Amino acid sequence: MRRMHKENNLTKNQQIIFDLIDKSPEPLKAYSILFNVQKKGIKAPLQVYRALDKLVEMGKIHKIESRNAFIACQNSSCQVSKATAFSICEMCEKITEISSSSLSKYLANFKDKDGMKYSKYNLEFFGLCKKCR
Amino acid sequence: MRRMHKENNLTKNQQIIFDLIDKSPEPLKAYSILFNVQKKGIKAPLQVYRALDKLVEMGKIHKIESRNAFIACQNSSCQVSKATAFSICEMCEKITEISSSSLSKYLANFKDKDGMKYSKYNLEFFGLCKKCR
DNA sequence: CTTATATATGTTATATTATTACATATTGTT
DNA sequence: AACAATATGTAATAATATAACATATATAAG
Ligand SMILES: [Zn+2]
Ligand SMILES: [Zn+2]
Ligand SMILES: [Zn+2]
Ligand SMILES: [Zn+2]
Repeated sequence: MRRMHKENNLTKNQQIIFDLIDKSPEPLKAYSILFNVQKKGIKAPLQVYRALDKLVEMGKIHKIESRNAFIACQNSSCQVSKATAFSICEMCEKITEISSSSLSKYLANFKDKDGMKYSKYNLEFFGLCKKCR
Repeated sequence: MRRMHKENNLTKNQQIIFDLIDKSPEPLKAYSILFNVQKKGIKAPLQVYRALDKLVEMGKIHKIESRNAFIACQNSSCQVSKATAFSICEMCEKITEISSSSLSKYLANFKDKDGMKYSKYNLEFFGLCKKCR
């Protein structure tokens, strides 16, 4: 009926939920997603959270931790790295994924006091976007 | 009876909750805080959340967004900047505030595509701590 | 000291976000 | 066909956070 993870395709629920997030101009919250996919037969929170978990795992979407909201990946490398950076406008809540190779290089090479490096991180910048300034 | 914000002292509830967080070896969650301060007369979630909000605002504590938990500031400059960085062990959940002037300088000077700078940010690094490696 | 204003507290109820537990179905593999 | 792994369905509940309203306390001004 449909193809599975070996080819990295999405399952039915994952596809429905990814499509919704991907076409949304703004990050979506889990229960707002639930409300929007009920006509497609997804009725329970857990169905949404399970799909979200997998999509995050695959790097197709990211969670904006400070907002409990989900956004489609706007880069190409996140599937591998789980290294994410966003700018968040505190006025209008516009959220953009930052793709800066110098930033990602700097952070991937950053060493803490113990000399430890971290390939996985999440950075959220806060300020005012172009429009709101 | 007690002194107020002009001298930046804490109110009764703020002090109780700050003391608890400050002496905790690990970040605390709101309802765990609530449970621990009920003997001191703080009975409702809202009392905890209000104190937490103020303490975060003052820079005395920080919220670990990916964990919904609160940790006392381990630096000295956070009261001003709201620019925070943490390392999180995914094995044992040990969380440490990073104080690296090169990191904070790099991030404070980082410009996005639109040339925008951000003095406020939150960075969470994930990996394994010394013990767990 | 009195009044006004702002800030903090107390209390109940409720909203929002996320997971546990268990049953069933589907997929990919042998 | 049989098996194991993954995905789905469903109900109940746990965990996190806020709204609304009443009261109290603290600082500032007159
Ligand atoms: Zn991405
Ligand atoms: Zn804006
Ligand atoms: Zn700090
Ligand atoms: Zn560890």
